[in-house]
Amino acid sequence: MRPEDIPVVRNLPLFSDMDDRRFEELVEAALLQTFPPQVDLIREGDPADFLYVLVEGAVEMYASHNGRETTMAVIEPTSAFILAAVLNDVVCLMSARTFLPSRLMMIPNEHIRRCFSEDTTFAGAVAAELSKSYRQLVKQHKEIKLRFAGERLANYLLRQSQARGDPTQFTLPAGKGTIAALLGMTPENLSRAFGALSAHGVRVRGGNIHIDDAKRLADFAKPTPLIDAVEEIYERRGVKSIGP
Amino acid sequence: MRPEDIPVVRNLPLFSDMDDRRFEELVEAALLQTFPPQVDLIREGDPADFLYVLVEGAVEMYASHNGRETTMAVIEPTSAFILAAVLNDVVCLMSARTFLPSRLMMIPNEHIRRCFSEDTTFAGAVAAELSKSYRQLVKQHKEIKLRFAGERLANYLLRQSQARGDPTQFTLPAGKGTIAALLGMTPENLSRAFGALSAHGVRVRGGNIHIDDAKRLADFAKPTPLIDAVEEIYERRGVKSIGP
DNA sequence: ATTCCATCTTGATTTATATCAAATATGGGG
DNA sequence: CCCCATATTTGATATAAATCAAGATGGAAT
Repeated sequence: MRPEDIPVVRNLPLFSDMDDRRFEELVEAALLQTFPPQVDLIREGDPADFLYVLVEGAVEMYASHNGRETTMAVIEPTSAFILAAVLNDVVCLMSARTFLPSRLMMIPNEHIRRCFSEDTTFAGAVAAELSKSYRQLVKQHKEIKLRFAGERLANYLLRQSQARGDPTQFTLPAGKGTIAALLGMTPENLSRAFGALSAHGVRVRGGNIHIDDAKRLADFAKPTPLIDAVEEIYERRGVKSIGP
Repeated sequence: MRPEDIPVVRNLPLFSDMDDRRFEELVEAALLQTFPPQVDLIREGDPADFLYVLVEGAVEMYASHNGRETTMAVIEPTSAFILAAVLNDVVCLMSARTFLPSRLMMIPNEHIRRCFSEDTTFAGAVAAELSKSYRQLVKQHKEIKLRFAGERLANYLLRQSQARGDPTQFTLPAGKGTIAALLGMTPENLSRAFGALSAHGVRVRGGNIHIDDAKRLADFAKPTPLIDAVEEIYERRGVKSIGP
């Protein structure tokens, strides 16, 4: 395991408040593995044997049913996934595969669950992480039910341009096929949607997106914080005392 | 506040392991209110001032954007809602309205958050509840992305027939317009989808559904536990000790 | 460079679903 | 019990999106 990876994982909100001893134990028990692209890490329906932490690379969460397949999320460093399944010790609802060469820390199920039941601080951090993920997913669900494909793309581009440094320029975090599935459309449709957005100042070359004028794009996209805001992790602070 | 309501709330997994003193305090601080149908309890974007527990009646969670509106969930007794928003002390992502005369316990934000930070047991129960809700929503999201409208309805009927006592007969928990929005379709389309399901042994009279043969319907619906299983709440037990 | 393969694009068409417009039920007050 | 308002159904049509079928593009390996 690369020693320089440890502090990065340590600094995740999930682990940052945990005491050193306990974190050491987790690291001790964990595997650090490197995978090439296109490796299946998890298959939906399998038991959640590990909590995964993506340290480097990129992972796609996806789901299949009846011959159809869709992307549920694109995960980038540094973040944990399948926490809910691990915690409840149940089967995964989503599959996961690398789509870049990736380095992952894999912490065995029992260790996570033991920490959760023994360590108050960790339990709190878990709740914070879960509520973040939950609200993230509420937004995704609202988006797919309330917006058309073209609007979803436009807002996705605005969110990405915010999340990455430069608001005028960025690179898609995955291939267009994956992005299409993430946004609930076919690749053909994504292509056409990009075409339509050129009328709103979006220029595409390969995976590179240029936005002439975010305001103009927003006029079309109509973003709202109730769908598009990034969920901040809840910092567990004291609550002001109640009553007189 | 009706004294007979208290034990019901007490028995929710969220509160059942909490110690008596603390629960008393929550009850003390809580409001118990009765509302007629069609009352807006929460508007998305508003701060989450209370954790709501539905004791009797029925509540619709919904979301609006750009003149469109959709149903996110139909809540029945006894269950809590907007936990994630309360915990993080942020705005609600969904609106809520009664659609039956309803009795609700409303526990002030600060009390919930104080319990969460002071009471390990409660923090654990919160995490369990959140992971349940999260996985529930993952399933909803998979369903809408991977199934057609008719399949969604068929599987919804199968789930309902399981959840309610009689597998051959049950009543819809809400009007068809609401069910349609919940399943991501228009009322017109729901009507036609019901029509199509008559070929698979589904008989409808008003809100009353009769399923001739669940197996036959399942042949069409192709249910899978990875979308259709009901999430059980995680019972927080000890984890077997690790290593030699 | 050139080939090969995968990805992406474009156009034609089909399918799923929404919308519009009536007609028909349904159910709760008067 | 009747009437009204609302919900649901049905039919006709429009729109969004998927599918099918070629092409074009762009890398990576040779």
